[in-house]
Amino acid sequence: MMIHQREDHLGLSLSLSSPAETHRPSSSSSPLQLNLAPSMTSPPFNLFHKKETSDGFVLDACRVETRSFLKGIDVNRLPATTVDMEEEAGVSSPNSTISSVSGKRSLERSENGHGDDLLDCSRGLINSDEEDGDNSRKKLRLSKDQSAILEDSFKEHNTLNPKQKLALAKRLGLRPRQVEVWFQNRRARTKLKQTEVDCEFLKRCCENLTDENRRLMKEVQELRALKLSPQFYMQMTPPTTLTMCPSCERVSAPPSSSTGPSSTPVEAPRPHHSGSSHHRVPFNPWAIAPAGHRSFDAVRH
DNA sequence: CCAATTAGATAGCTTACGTCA
DNA sequence: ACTGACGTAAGCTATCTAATT
Repeated sequence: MMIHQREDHLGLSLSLSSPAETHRPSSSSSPLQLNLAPSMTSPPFNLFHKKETSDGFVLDACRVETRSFLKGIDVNRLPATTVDMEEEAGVSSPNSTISSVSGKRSLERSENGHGDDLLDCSRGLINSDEEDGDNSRKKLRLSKDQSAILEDSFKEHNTLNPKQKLALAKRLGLRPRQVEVWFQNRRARTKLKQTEVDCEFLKRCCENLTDENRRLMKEVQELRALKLSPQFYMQMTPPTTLTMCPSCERVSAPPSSSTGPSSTPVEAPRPHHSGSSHHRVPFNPWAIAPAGHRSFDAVRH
């Protein structure tokens, strides 16, 4: 019964694509398919984007629901008279009534929906604990409704002005300070999640670049080996079979050449000049002086 | 308000133990 | 008496998150 997944908690998904693939987002075969939609629609490192899917919120609410709040029992609800009396209590969480139930999973696990009585029992005990003046920090759990309302509010604006804070606190039956803290923590969670997403994105980018670099290095190595290989000279078509147009400097094989290395001309034998309008001069692709740039370019084409 | 941290709550897993066929 | 399947409870760990500093 694993309801939540850490990755989905904030409703963020990853969508990565290499630069070469950005023009075809529909490609599903790419190994780099993370769905980074939220951050990609905003500046790359905008940590406080608000574009979150509702899934995360639903999950969150479900988890809260399955964890501790059963059958609509709102253990955090303040008595009406204590709302807005923010600073009076010395206890950090006067609303909490289910603390110290931890470790007693028998109450929660075996019930399968029939354990409310037991929970209520334990709550009664805990309430009496609180009345003992226990100073230990108690922690409330927000109810499903409270969480949903807070999430909705966060979706609209991830910060609160004092007026909004008060209104929300009143609506939720929480102290304004609790609402404030919730928003702070919520922002922190969003930021953390976005950081994770960004980190993953950069990691993938780095991997891509490393692969690309490795590939290019290998290619360079092969080309160098090719250039230095005497055998290659032997297999090469005699330089005289390659011709270059002096005007456009394009190289092509004579029309008669057929197979073998010479059949793969340095440049595709596409007609660049009409018939005999250009002169052909012998061309040795390996005798290019300045760094052989031309030959590399030619080979590549 | 943010960042870092603390600590309570809870889910999942493992293990030991008892019961029963 | 022994064995394997099954259920239960307790301990432990990881994670989430309210609250504090």
